[in-house]
Amino acid sequence: MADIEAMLDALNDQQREAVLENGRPLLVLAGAGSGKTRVITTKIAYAIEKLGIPAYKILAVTFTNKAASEMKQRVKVMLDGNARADECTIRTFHSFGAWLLRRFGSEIGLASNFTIYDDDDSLSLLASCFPNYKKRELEPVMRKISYAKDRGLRPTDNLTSLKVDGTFKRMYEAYERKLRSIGNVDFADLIGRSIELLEEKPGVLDWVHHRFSMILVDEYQDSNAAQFNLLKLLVGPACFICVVGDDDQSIYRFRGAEVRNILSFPELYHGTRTIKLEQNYRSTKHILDVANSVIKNNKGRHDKKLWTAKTKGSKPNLLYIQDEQDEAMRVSNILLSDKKFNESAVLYRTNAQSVAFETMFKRLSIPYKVVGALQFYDREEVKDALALLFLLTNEKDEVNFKRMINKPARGIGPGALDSILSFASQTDGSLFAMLRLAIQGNILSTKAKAGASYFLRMFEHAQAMLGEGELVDCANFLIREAGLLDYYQELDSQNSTGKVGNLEALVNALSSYDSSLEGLLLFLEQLSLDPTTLGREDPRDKEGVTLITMHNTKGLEFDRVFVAGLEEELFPGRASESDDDIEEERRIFYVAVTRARNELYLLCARARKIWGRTSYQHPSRFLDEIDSSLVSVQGIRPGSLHASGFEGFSSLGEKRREHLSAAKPSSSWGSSGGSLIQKGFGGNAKTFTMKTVHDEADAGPLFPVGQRVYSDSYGEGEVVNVRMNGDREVIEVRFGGGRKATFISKFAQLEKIGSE
DNA sequence: ACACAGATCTTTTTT
DNA sequence: AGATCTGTGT
Repeated sequence: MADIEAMLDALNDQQREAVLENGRPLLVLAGAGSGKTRVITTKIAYAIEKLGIPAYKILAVTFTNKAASEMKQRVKVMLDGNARADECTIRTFHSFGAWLLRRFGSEIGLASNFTIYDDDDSLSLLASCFPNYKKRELEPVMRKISYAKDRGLRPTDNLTSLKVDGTFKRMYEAYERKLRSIGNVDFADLIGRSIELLEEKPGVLDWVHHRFSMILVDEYQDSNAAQFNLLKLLVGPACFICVVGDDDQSIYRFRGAEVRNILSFPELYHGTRTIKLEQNYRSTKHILDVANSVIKNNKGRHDKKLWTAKTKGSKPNLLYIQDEQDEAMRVSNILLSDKKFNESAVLYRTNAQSVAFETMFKRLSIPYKVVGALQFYDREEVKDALALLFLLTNEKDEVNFKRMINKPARGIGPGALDSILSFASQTDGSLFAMLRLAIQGNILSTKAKAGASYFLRMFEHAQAMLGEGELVDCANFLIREAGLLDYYQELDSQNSTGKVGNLEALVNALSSYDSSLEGLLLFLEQLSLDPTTLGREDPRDKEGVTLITMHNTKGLEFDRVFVAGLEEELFPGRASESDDDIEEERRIFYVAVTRARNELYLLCARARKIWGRTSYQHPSRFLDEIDSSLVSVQGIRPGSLHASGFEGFSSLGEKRREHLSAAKPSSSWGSSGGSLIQKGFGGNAKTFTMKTVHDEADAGPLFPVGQRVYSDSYGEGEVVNVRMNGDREVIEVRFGGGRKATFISKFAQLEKIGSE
């Protein structure tokens, strides 16, 4: 039996208070590394052991699958020996929605055999509603639909806050109608339709209220409006509610997350008790100082005084390096010096940045694991095989039907497909029924008819198999008979890829599920909700350096952290225009830095290949927000334009070249200490960015197409393209030997030649 | 119906 | 660099 008293003793005063408060609604404002997961898990253990709350009445909600499985694990350890630990419902919001809808969805017309469409499928569905539009055009529409759903807005609602036109409303409506007629759901529906269910079916609401008497939400600052609404419904009159979060770590605004949810929690739940956890147990003071010096530039945040008892340790390092290969090299050298691979992590803003590290690590035999990237699930062959299984569970699934009806080719082109689908109105939406009618109706070409009959018979057989035999046999049958095996075997032998192996791995994963429709549905649900877990062994078991996006690191910690790519346009990202965007990026920086226990390295490259083009980078503004006394700097800052001297140009001597960048007021980049945003330009109330706009508007374009230029590293070249990115002019230059590079004009160390 | 060549555009971030 | 779309030819 777990020793709860010992666990309580191990907590600090605030943590213990948070565990013991079970009467009033509870808001725990927990800074980074302050032990919030520990509070939640101890709270669960305490509730079960001391308060006598049945484990099945406890619901804990997280935002990522990783966090959910981690929490499950920790609760289990704490309650060791208590079999009831498994009865707690510990899930992500989305997985909870799936769980609820599987049980009660039929009450709102959602059959229990629904499957979950991922973003790709959703886009295909939208495309099938609007065949005259290109996927390219529909992509932003689909994004907006998802966003609307995250915000809890239905197509019939007032959508003016989204700044959209009537076309969008029409598209959203059509998409929704189609999705419902198929009987599947998209990601956002897992929340949205759960809300619908609880709002419309008082019986279900009642069941939920009786079922859960304690609800805990982790990372509450990441909840969006829809999740907020769902939570409000879940909390019954007799239910204890506790949310835990940190407004400084809210990094999912793009997905509709509302920091406001955490700030206004006390207004919604009267009598809320707020407890702050301010002691950081993770990082050294040096590291926290860096984190704080940046995050303090955000406005409208809860003031917190995060402190740590870990005053020892080395200063964080700031490394200015040449390019992404140099970046990977420097990291490798540090890793090889002490071989502490497991304790180290490389954090980056975009998934694409992992490539340079992977290549270098492979070459130097440094063990590593890439966390999160959807390698396996994203594979074409895997999606094909899954599409067959999706279709098997729901014969109205038009998206997956269209994907596979003619793959590999069996003579059913767009024309034949149209003919088949034209029977839709004479059926209940079953695609197999349409196939039957099309075959009987004798309107298909001989070839198409043969293909259609084959496809239909194959599925009829598979359906029968699902009823009796093994799931694995059924999947193997479909993969083989559909021709995927032959098709990919051929491809493998041509390109020496391992696609057939991936298909085998998929079937293997299937083998641990129950041989029934329910088992298959569970497998597909698990895969949709967490595509990273299947097909590969648990990455946490693997040894090596962790490669991971900053978003994915939430809740994780490492002895040593490398933050890569601290450059403008990359971090903060190019899409960051508004102040709110920048503040979100700043929070991401804060999350990244606070993952480190002892050692922190910040890396900033002079140049970087982006889209196969060399792009000259400029140091991230966040680096300017770190007081220079807090880090030890190595390497030379690129494009340094300090008032003290233009070291970047000094070697050029006094040729008659025009130093464009240096001549601009923007040269006050790097003015030491504090934020440029705040103190960049004395009397001018506007921000740095605004100021630049005026400069450029006054001066006109810095470079015309055709302008000859000189670069130190490339030699002479010619501007071949000028475009605007936000308020920044971006130029593309072709140098001798056909080499191309991209620059941000105002930072470019280029000299115009031949002008005047 | 399908194969191939050339053009075009892309990258946030995740459930 | 790589995927994805477009148009052409068979």
